Amino acid sequence: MINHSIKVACSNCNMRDLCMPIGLSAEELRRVDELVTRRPIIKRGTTLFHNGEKFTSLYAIRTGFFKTSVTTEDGRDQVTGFQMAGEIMGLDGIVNDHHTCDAIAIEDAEVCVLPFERIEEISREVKALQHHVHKIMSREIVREHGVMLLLGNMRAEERLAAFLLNLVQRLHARGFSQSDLVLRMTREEIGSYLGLTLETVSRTFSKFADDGLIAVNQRHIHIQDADALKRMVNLQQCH
Amino acid sequence: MINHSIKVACSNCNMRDLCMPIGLSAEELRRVDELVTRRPIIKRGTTLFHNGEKFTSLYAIRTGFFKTSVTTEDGRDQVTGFQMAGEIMGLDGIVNDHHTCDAIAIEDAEVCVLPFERIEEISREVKALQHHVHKIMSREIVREHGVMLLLGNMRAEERLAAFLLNLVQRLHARGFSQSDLVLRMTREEIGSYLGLTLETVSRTFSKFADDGLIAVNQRHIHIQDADALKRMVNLQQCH
DNA sequence: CGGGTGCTTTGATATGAATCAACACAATAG
DNA sequence: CTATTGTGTTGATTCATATCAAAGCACCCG
Repeated sequence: MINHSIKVACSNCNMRDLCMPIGLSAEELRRVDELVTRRPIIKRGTTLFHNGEKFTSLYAIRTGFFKTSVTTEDGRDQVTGFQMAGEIMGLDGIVNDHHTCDAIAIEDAEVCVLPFERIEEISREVKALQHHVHKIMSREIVREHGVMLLLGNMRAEERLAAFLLNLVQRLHARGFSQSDLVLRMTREEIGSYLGLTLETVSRTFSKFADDGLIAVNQRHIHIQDADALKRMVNLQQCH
Repeated sequence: MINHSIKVACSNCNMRDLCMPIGLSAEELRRVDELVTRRPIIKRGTTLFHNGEKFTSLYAIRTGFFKTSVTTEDGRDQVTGFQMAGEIMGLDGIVNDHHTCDAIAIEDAEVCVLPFERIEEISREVKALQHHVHKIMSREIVREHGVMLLLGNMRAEERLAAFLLNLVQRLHARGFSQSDLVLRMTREEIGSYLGLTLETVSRTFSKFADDGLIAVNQRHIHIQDADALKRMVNLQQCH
């Protein structure tokens, strides 16, 4: 039987700088440590929370990979983001006390559960944590602005280039290569995120490969010409 | 000379229920009243804040109408939202201490300036305000999820139907008609928001009018068949 | 080892919306 | 009152991407 309630300390966590504020005093750190109540393992394909579910906690990813998606009544769904270690999920649930999207592990994952009432409680006392929470929410709003720009204004090639650059940049911030990445998601999931069909995603990968921008081997991507990808995102005309 | 620093009390404001938490004690209300420092008039076409500008405050709209937009290096821009009385702008600025979008009045407007440091300070003491701030940010995240779904999955007719329904719903919550509305934005601005060209917006309005769903007279829209618009958003297949 | 099963690639065709173009209409200024 | 400017409509054509279709490849299970 697996213990789903292992007590762990943020103070020892190597992801701390990503999900927690920096420069806390010993006392403040102790308080923040109290926050995390458990750290369950989420198997690939499993739902962490889903639309309609009661909201109680935010989740910080320790290891693994998630996608979040929203769904219409008629069953169409839109991937709203891919989340990796150090990122926070569940912010959508605050406003109505219920989640409005699904979070599904696309790779075995380990998450820290952060009961939101406790976050609010400690935020009232630890100024740095309060501001950190505000920054995390603001960052999500700004990220989504970027996605809106992508979906509203960019063509398929630009979208995929922006997607790849964003992924490597985030992976690089976590100590991975700037030029090699392994996609944890299917072409269909990428397409859903980018507002494209899986066929268009596949064709665009092939085109990038033909043009020598990247090398594609299944889900392994090697970026050969990052500058060309960047130019594509910044300069290419559309409208 | 206009006085840009009129001291006004939220406690007397008829928009209070929209932008402030409800059920505060007299003492808490007094503290929240301290928040608003001034209430400048913003003329139509004027920028309230713009990309790159130092972030200091959130803004609550008292009267008037705004659009917010983000811009790429190469000058393409995407309207990220239309804001009306009681709604809060500026949340994008928290994460990097600088705004990342522009807020432009599309109708003469009056806003309440809420210095963010003061918000954080009072939030630490007034639990209801703290939670309210979290809810406002969460609401914005959820709203943007909806826009992503719209941009990623819906066809032109569905997008415009969703847009109209969203607008009347918000206007109705402010005491306006459920069936009549005056668009404060151009077809081009609507198009930018919905990821369409102004021609497509115009054609789609015409089609809705031909089909008897709405009556269009310049910027005046009369909704004749709200149910049909709702069905369009919920049921129509696309992918 | 063989036969799924899920994922991906590639091709042919269809289509919705963009683009290009012209004109209409309303508001404003001279 | 007329010219101008910004805004909106409508038509003809083009184009990017969706859709439909088929086949290839990797991985898993019996």
